[in-house]
Amino acid sequence: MTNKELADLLLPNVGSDITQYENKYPKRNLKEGAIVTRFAPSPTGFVHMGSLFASFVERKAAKDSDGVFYLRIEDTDQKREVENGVQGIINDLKNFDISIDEGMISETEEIGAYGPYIQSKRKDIYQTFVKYLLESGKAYPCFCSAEEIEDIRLIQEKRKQRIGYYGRYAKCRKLTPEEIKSKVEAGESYIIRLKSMGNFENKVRIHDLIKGDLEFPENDIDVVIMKSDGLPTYHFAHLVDDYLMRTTHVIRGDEWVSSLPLHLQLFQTFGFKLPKYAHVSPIMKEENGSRRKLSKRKDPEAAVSYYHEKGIPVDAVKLYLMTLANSNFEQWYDANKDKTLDDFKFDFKKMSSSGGLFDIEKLMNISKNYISRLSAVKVYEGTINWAKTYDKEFYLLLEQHRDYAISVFNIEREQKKPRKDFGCYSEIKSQTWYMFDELYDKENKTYEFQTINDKEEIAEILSTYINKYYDEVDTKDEWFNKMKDLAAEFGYAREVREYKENPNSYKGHIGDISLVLRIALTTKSMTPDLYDIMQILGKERIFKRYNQFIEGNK
RNA sequence: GGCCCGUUGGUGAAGUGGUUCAACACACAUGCCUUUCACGCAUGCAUUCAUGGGUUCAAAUCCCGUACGGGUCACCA
Repeated sequence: MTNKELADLLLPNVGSDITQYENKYPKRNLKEGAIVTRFAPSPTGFVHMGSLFASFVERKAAKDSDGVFYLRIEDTDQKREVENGVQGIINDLKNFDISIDEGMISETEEIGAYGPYIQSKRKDIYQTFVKYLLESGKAYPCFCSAEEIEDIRLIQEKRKQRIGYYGRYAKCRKLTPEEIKSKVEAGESYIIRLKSMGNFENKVRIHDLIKGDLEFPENDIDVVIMKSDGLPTYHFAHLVDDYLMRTTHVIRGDEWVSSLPLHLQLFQTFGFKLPKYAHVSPIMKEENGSRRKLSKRKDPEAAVSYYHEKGIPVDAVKLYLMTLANSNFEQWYDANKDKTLDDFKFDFKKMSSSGGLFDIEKLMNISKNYISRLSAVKVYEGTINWAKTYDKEFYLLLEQHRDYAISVFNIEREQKKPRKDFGCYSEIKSQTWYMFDELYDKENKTYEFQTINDKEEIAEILSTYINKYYDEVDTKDEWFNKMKDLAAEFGYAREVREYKENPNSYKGHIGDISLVLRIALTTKSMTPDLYDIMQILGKERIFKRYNQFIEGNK
């Protein structure tokens, strides 16, 4: 029995002509140095922070070089199937503005000339490649049961030998064609293994764009390339897909580093050019003094939807990812404030070879700075966009009072040193609620009074202010001078300095008085500029709130 | 256990033999400014680069050992 006959017995319904596919998916016609990358997740329904990071890097590397970035779905494991799992991934990428040039664009649709981009639809292609290997005697069927494999492992452990299906432990490798034939005809289930020609004593060197030069023993394990359900394993799909889709740079998580010798061997077996590899370190999380991989089960911030819910601007997240990816980005961005992320050239060499800690504080800082540079209109748009899905009440309010809300968001903004108190869109309501009567009126108010605490004195200050001093047409200077007059009238220093020089001559200083006016108006001791707030609130509301306070404390 | 990788301050890190080599940023602390807070400004925060040894006139930077951390060893990706 020849190899050809054996291959026909095992895979009767497919051909073994791999050149048809090589011709169907020719080398891409791109400019010199263009990078073709891919994001290849399992259809689990959502993107993990680590994957988002990798896909961000992939997108960036492709874009910088006028290359191609595509989305391939790796669904060769049916046990992992999740309903609408593809759509979830597409949505997450879309939410973070990571666009694809080719690949899946919905649960069933795709774009691009190198598809199908979902592995379950590529079965024939994989099997053709498997059959080709079978015919050339470089692969063989294996009938070992899970128990037999387990037994081999036990023996190897006892003998303190390497674990795996290799050398003399690869018993199915020695099966004669006749034995194979009778097993197949008896209906025994089998898988296909690579007949490894590697020698563990030999070393192979592989260059990784991030990790540098790596040295491993050659692979000598007869790994499974096709499972009993006829679908390929990850390794084999990687070979076939990345070759046929003409991927130039395989950028993936560094859990794949250790299978590099296998992948090298696979490409060599077919005589295909090895793609360049870049293994991205996982994003870590600190917990109880030790670090571990960010886990989607334990860490809410691992799910990409978390940032969407919090209302951290997409661009801020990308800025953060870029600082994680290339440590020199931060300084570059600081020195080139007018430029954007797109102007920055990504460099593999600047990527950290060990896993960095995910620092949410840093992210929030970036977000805070980012929002502070936005125009009031942009802040309005971002906030209402966020509120639309996460805070209906606020959304309606913002929709109803568009111009008013913009003027609120514009306080101490659009100036040289803008205010930085909005960390993300979800925080904005809690920082501005008192500017909206609808929210203010229903709030169960607790006033944060400090040095001046006596309700009677406060009521007196308020009524004096509205009866004697307040005038809505005052300029800021006029307004402030009146505040000083008010302070003096109640025995408080007009200037903080005066008070500091003679603390015994005064009950306090101007700051104490303005604090009273601020708190009685907003309930909060920490607010933006009081004059601006009063201007926006207007006379009617100010009087109403002060009178309410006076009445309530009689 | 085998194989591979890594270890610079609270955090992200710059720096791969010698002109301040421990930059920069976040966080933290103090002070100044200021009608509050925030902003801004100023100052402080690793005498030392996991550790032991070696090479060298000279090492965070090169070599070896040790410790610790991570990854991987599936018909999962």
